[in-house]
Amino acid sequence: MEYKDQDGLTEKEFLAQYNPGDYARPSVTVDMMVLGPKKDYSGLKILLIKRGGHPFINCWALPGGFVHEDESCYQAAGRELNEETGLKNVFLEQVYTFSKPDRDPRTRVMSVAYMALSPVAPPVRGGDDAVAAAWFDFEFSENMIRIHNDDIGVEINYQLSTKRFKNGNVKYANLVPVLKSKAQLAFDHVEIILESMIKLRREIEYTDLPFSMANEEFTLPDLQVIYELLLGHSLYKANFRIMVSDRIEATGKKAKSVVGRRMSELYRLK
Amino acid sequence: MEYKDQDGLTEKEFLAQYNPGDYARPSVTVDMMVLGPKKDYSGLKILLIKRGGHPFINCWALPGGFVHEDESCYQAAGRELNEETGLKNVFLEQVYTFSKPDRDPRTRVMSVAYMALSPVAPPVRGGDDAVAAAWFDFEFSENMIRIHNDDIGVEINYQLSTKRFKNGNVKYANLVPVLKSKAQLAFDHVEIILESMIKLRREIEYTDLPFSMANEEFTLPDLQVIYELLLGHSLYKANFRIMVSDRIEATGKKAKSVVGRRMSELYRLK
DNA sequence: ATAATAGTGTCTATCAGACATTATCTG
DNA sequence: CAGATAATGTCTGATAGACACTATTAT
Repeated sequence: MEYKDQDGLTEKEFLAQYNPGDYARPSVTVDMMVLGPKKDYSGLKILLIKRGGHPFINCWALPGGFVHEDESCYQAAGRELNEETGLKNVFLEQVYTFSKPDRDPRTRVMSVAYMALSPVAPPVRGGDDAVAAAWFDFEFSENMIRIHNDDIGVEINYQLSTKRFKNGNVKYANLVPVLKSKAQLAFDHVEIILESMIKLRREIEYTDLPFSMANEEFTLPDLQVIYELLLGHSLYKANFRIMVSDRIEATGKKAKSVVGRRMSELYRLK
Repeated sequence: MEYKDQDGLTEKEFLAQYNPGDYARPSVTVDMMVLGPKKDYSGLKILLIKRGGHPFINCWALPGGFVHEDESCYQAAGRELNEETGLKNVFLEQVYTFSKPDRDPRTRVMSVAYMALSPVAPPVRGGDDAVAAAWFDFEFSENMIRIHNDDIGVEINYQLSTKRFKNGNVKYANLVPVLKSKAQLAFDHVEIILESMIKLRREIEYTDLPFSMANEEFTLPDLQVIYELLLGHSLYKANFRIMVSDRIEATGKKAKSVVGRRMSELYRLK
C-alpha cells in the first residue's frame, strides 16, 4: 500500500527531496551526575569538571558534552563517562531534559540529564590541565547540598527551601536551591543534581539501584551503608536484611572486615 | 572578579564573538499523551492526530510539534495542547526524551515526551481536514494497548511482552510493544504512551495526579472511578475513602447522581 | 575472656485488603 | 417500603519500625 501525499510523492520520493529547512535547531548536550562511594564507604563522591573557557570560566561543572549525530543521548552519556573516567557498564539513567531558552548564555542549548552510579571513584585527570576533573565530597540532606574538596580548597553550598506550586489541579512541594557559598556550580547544574537525587531516592524504593554502587560480591554491612548513604538516613540492621533477603544469594565466601572482629559473608545479587 | 580566558577575552567579549559553529544540531519536538475521561466515566480517551504528509502518511500520531526558539519544552507542550484542544492549565508533565538517531526517517529529530491529563475531552477538529484530530477509546492493560474509534472505524492494537535487561548491576523487567493490528501509530509513539502510562501509574502512589482528571468539585464515587481507570484495577470503596480522606474537604453541596437514588456529596481538593 | 562487629529473633503499631452493615434517596 | 446507590464499620494478615539478643572472630 503505497500512499502518495498532496504533491503526488511516495514516501521514498518525499524523503529523497526532504530538506530540514530553517527551523531554529538547539544544540543538545548530555550532563551527568556521577556518584561513587569513598573507599571506606564513609560518604559519597561526585565527579566535577573545571571549566577552562567562558561562560562560567573556572567554575566547576557536571561532566557532559554534545550529542553526536549518529548516537542516542544514552550512548553519548556512556561515551562521555567512559572518556572521563574509564568506567563502563555502570548504572546510567536518564533523569530530565532541561530546556529553558536562556539556560546557556552562548546559544540555545538543551541538556538531557543523566545519573550514573559507580562502585568505585576511579582516578581522573588532575588539577593542572585546562580541563581538570576531580571527585568532590558530596552531602545531600533535606535542606542542603554540600560539595567540597579539601585537597584543592573548594567548597560549594546550596541551601534547599521548599516551594509549593501547582500543575493542573495537582499540588506539589518542590525544593529550590539557593547559593550559600562563594563558589558555585556552572549553568543550572545544581538543578540537575537536585532532580537526580530526588529521582534516585524514589527509585530505591522499587528497584535494585543501590546494588550498582556495590561490588560484584559484597557484604551486607557494606550494602547497608550504601543504602544509608543514598537514602540519607540510617536503617535498622535486621529490617534491612529482611528487605534485601529475597534479592541476594550467598557466595559461600567470607570477607575480612576492615576493622571489626567477626568476618562478614559475601553475597551477590540474584 | 572578571576572569579572562586563554584568548584574553572577558565573558562579555567572548559571548559577543561566539559562533555556535557547525556542530550537527538535531530538531527537537514535543509529543504528548493527552488523556481525558469519557463523559460517563466509563473509560479513558486519548487524543490523536492524523498525519497528512510523509512519513507515516495517513497514520495516527500523538499531538506535538517543534519547540520554538524562545520557549522551553514545557511551554511548547502547553502551546501545542492549547492550539489543538483549547485546554489550558491542565496537568502537564515531562516523561522522557527519545533520541535514537533513526527514530524519524527525515532527519535527526529528538522528541521530549509529555503527558497531559484533562478533566474533559473537548471537541477537536473533525475528520475532514488535512490534519484531523480525534479522541480514541484507550485501554491499557498488563499485556495490551488498545486504541480505537468506532465512529471512523480505526483500531490499533499492541501486545505487551515482558523483557528483562540490565543497567549496571541493576536488573529491570520492561514492557515491549508488538503491533497486532493493521493500523499502527506513527514513529515511536507507542513507546511514548508506554513510558507515560508506567510513570503515571507510579506517580499515582505518591501524588494527587488523578485529581487533575476530576472537576473542581467532585463526588467520591466519581473520583474513585478515575483512580480505577488510571490504575487499571478496581478498589474497595471504604479503603479508597480512607486513602483520600486527608486530601479532600467537603463543600457542603450535594450532586445528583446520574442513575442512582442516594445523592453523593461534593468535595474539593484541599 | 574481652571487645568489637556480624547476624538473628521477636514485639508492636500501622495499614492495605477484604467484606459487612447502615444510611439516604426516588418512585 | 422496595430498589438502588452512598457512606461507614470492622476484621485480618502483612509489614515497617524498633529493640534485644546470640554468634563469631582477633588479641
